[in-house]
Amino acid sequence: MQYAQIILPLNLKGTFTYKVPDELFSVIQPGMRVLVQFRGKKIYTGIVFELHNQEPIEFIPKDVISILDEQPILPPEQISFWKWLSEYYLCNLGEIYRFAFPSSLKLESETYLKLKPNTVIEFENLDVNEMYLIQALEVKQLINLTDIEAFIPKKDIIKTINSLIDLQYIEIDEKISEKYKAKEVAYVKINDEVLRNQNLTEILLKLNKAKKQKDLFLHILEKQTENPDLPIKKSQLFEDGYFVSAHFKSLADKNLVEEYYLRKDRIESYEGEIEELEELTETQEVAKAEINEAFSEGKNVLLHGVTSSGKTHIYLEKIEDCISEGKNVLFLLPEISLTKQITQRLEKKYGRQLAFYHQKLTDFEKVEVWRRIKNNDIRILIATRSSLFLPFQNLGLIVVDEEHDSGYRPREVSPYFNAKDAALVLAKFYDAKVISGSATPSVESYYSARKGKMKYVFLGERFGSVKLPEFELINFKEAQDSKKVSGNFSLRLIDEIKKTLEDKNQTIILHNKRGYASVLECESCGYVNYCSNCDVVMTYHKSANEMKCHYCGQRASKPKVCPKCFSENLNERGVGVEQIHEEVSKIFPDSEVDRMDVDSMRKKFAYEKLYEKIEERETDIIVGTQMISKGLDFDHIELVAIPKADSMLYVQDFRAEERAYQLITQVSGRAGRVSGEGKVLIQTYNPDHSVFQLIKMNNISKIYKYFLTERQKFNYPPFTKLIMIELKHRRDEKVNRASQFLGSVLRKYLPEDCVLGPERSQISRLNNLYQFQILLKLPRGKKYQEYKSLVLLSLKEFDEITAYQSVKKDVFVDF
DNA sequence: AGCACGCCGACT
DNA sequence: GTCGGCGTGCTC
Repeated sequence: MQYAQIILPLNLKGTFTYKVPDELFSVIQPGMRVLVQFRGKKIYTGIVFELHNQEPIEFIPKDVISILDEQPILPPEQISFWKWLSEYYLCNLGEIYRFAFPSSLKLESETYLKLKPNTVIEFENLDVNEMYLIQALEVKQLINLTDIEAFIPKKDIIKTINSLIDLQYIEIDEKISEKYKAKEVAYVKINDEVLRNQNLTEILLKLNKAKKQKDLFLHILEKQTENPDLPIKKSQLFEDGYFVSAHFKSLADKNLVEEYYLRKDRIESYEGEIEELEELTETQEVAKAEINEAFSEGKNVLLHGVTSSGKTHIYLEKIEDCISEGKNVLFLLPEISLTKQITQRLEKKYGRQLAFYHQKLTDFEKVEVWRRIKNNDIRILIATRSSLFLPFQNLGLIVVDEEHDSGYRPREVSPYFNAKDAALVLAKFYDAKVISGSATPSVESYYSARKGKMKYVFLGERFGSVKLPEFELINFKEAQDSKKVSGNFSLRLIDEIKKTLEDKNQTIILHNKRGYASVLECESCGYVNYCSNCDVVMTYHKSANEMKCHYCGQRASKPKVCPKCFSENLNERGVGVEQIHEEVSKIFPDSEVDRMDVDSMRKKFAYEKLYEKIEERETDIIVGTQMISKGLDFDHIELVAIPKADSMLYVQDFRAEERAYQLITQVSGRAGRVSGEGKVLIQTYNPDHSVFQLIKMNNISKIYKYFLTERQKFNYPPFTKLIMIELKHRRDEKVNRASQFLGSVLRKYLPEDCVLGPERSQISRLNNLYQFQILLKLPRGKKYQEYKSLVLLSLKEFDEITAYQSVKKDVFVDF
């Protein structure tokens, strides 16, 4: 094989042909990384996609400089998967490569390196090249590969860098975004000072007046001396209810104890003992048997289990089955913060054979996981969507937890693929099985399971036969007419919250809108505050006292007077979660009311602190956005209230009702998890709306039947396939013309009723880019392939118009 | 993607 | 007369 098709880490179509020099002939294999030159002197790490003997005629290929791997870094299953992904989602292989690989595995000319802070370097163990590079970095803090070419031979560069990265002397400079929040857990210890200097008897004497504080102090002291290396979890202190956090706080105020935080999601071994799994309940046993049956028939499974039905328990059983057969497991989550119970159990059992993978790891940590997966050192990987590209060996099972979650398909990061669907395909290449699980499966998955493409396994009962919460609809219009309201709350709702407070239980209030008011409007001239980058009004955030654009993140100070007519009367329109929080605090002045949304959780440890507060039952009422539907599994939440439920339904999106159903169901799952006495109050102007009525009846098959009928009526998925094409450009005129042109080309090839638009996107300008979109509704089945190739043809025709090349084009398959 | 090339207006 | 904006073309 004389020629290689190479994938480059650039967003370019297809692969590039390079000549394999004689000396590399016998070594080169698909899936290996190679060093190549591209465009003049630039060096890139590419991946061998295919080898062949066909000499290119239109250009003279360059040589492969060198091979970086002894064994292919990508197994053949992954190469097939990449190929499928790029064809199905109409994205470039280079895009996938960039997304899939950690930076230090794809070094290129523009990669910048720096010394790792606080490292002691042992020079005597370094070779000449390594020494040069370290010295260069001591002089100049940041160096890129092009700079390095000046003093290290091209062929040795990557080797030198890799060896220094391995030694942890240097690292890749990646301006890691500030968003990163490590999941940390609070631990406690006796103040170091106290242990060193002070007289214990004296301290205890002083504490004699506060018995509980003294007990707590002794408790911590005892634990700490018993096993100095085992950190003491703060939450553990309050488990049996004898101590409360106020006791701890008093001790901390006296400087006797202190709390500290440790990162939770680090790859670390666990030394505790392994608990045996509890027996499955009868219902769970049945579900497990059904899964086994499905697997033996070669079918994948959709596990539809109501909230608290113990899906996790079943996953665990199947994970252990898979591992005991000698195969490995990938456990997918929509976001890594949701590790919760599953991790604890698995960490105990598998220790170092368990690892985590997600985009918030440092580059070094990512490479570490890559290496261990490659060496088949990991039995189970808990990870987000980017893990699908890891070089798995012997993969036997993929679990997709919370399969309905939109986190599997973020719209902002390319390549645009749906991880839950891609997981099914990846599993096929590995001959592995998939369990997708959710309490509220997506309509598409439900349909596909009901059609027999997957096995549908239903768990309709909560663990331990605990009853599901009871739903009640409150007619807000009626309440208003009879003057039984206070602000956004009906007296009925206030009454129920009061009752819950009296029983010393907790309430969750869902209001899925950030900020205080969605608009500030001038009373006299109607002026509203638009974002300067986007065609969107800015939201008023009272707690931060500023205006925010929720789309581009821009902030502005709150206007005191109308900038246009100088009127001082600015009306707040549209209720946000901050306002609901304020209202609730006023109605219940003696209760602890906390807010949970992205804005209030931005501060370091904010989430951890609130979590513990709720766990210790210091918080009485939690007001929050959709964030509260995830991960809040507490025993004493008995009431879930949704004061303005209508706002969820009136969103311009054919999935709005499905989303509302999922959100309401997920949040209500927090209520009465132990008592079985949970209550959900939905306040609405439209109590007769089908979605609310169906939720109240809690008849799952009817709900899905309703969704499916609606989808069929309006030709939406799963009855059709959607492709959305979005065009963006700084100049409105240009993108308008471009999208008209693309629309006409598409209509040339496709039937009229398949092409909708072009029309302005819902947000016509975002980040200073004007946006237009075209929606394609294509038939399913065999015809789809045919139609899709026509779409591809149209896109190609569009790409040939040079004038439109500067128009950014995003294609979302299965929109 | 990202970089060089080339064509126009705003400055010393 | 030059600096730098961005539209265009091209990469094995």
